[in-house]
Amino acid sequence: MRQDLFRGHLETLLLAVLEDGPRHGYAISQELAVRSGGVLSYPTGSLYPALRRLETAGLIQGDWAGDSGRQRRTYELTAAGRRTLAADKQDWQQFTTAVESVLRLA
Amino acid sequence: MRQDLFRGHLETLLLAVLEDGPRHGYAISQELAVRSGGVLSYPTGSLYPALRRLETAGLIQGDWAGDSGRQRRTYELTAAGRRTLAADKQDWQQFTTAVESVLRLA
DNA sequence: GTCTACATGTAGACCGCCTACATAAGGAGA
DNA sequence: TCTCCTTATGTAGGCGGTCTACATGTAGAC
Repeated sequence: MRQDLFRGHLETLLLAVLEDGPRHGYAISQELAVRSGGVLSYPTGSLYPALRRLETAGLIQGDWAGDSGRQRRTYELTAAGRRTLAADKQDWQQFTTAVESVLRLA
Repeated sequence: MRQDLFRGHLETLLLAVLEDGPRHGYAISQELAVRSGGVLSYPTGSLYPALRRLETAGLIQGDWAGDSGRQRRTYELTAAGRRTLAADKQDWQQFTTAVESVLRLA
């Protein structure tokens, strides 16, 4: 399906995956695909910049986990991130309600 | 709420409003606001270019309704527009299902 | 005669995401 | 050990839909 429907929702989705606990980028990407039944898949060129934006915004905190030589940056939600996620979920409800009443699906 | 959530959905919303019958741009805009309970409102700089894109794509057909001196371009769905709208509705269901399973709302 | 609502449109810029590319380590199999 | 796939992260440049700001004109109310 059209991938561009997800525009504007990536950061919310990332926060939601991290709600279950710390994860690194690649794992987040895989979990997005699994949880969505294979519908959601973001290219790395979208994923990693988005994680950096969230970190810069103080919504997640990243840490280089140095397990052997392999580089892995593990992220976890901050308090601000949890608040933003909660607000995003409310926005989502409003959003779908509005669209579905226009589409006559509600 | 964040207006940018609606990115990528404008054209579908426009088709949905026209499903009820022909309308001109300004009326479409108002009906979007009413049907969505005031949540949805697009500036004219978004609305009119979008209508032209839909017309160029053959999904709607426009006609200058010359009622007195006032200029009004009335649009109606084409057969292709109806097909696209139906497909968009299906996409919407998939989209919300995917997002809600990630957000743990489903 | 002025103000608000009606009605449509263009120009330019913004910005989130995509495409394409770049890098490198770990593990499996030949 | 050589190769290949998976794991893992990232940058550069561009696209495109939307927004902001501006521009234009009519109809009706007060």
